[in-house]
Amino acid sequence: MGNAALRQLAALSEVSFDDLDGRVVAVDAHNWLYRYLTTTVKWTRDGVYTTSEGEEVANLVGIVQGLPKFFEHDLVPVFVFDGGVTELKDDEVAERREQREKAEEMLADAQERGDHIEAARLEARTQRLTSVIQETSRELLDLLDVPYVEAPAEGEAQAAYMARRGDADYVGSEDYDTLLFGAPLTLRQLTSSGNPELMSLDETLDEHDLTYEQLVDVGILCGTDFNPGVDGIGPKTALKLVREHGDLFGVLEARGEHVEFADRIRELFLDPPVTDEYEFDTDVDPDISAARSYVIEEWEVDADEVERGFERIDDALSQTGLDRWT
DNA sequence: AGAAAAAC
DNA sequence: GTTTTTCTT
Repeated sequence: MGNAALRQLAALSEVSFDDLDGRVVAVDAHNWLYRYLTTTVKWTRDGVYTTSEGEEVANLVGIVQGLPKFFEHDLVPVFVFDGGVTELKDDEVAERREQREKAEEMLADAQERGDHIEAARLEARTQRLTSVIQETSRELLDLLDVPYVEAPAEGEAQAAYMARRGDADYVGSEDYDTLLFGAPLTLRQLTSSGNPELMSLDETLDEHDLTYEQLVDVGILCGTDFNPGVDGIGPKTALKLVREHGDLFGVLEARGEHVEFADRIRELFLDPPVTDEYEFDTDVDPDISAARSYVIEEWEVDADEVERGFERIDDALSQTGLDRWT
């Protein structure tokens, strides 16, 4: 994907979980789930998360293992689910389908050869968010009283919108294009073991002396999820050109280049489909035993795989309960 | 996704 | 020095 270039421009700093106490983070659900899905599928045998009817619900394992981190640090997540796919993203969807097909071929090859390690690796890549995964994820979040919001289109755009309105303190995503969606503060690496990384829009703009609109133009020149970017233009050159010519169209004119649907891509970042038809309660009160039986009994997930996660959530809860009285 | 190497 | 490709996990 193209937006690795943004990483070189983004203003990043490390932050401690202690500083996030009581904060609200609008998490890009697809991004977050996908991370746990791939690791779960990669490291555990499939019997653990496959029902007797062959339904794969590795997402439930991922959620139970991933949520304790939020509870333990008193960081309230609001998961934001994607709505319909944007028309422009069709190219990317097609590309992913191609990649998936290729991966499936290689998987079949590996299985034929009896190469189980390679097969397991490839299987992670072919994983996708099925409708069962979409539904069971929401149901488990309901039981755990963890809030979530449905985005009309891009989850990232909706999350950024909520952060701009002040309904969330941060956006949670690994993707750098939350900057282009105007997220003031983004938390990265919420899934990994170390400290989170904070990405600041204002600092990024200050650092390079750009307006927000100009940053979007720089992004489009380097390439985004919605366009391939201009050949031979990376972050440094894009920055220089936009400063020189003011905006994307100035650059394109001066260079005699074209970016297909440039104005629509711009709109997608500057004014994406979002909704303010949402509400959520940050006072989270999970029904752990109901969640446990949902995962273990209803969806036949191995107890060993999730017991630890439920315990951690339980512990974190009684811990904060004590805090309130001391 | 990130690092390193190659190409420009 | 910057961008693109390739390798590795």
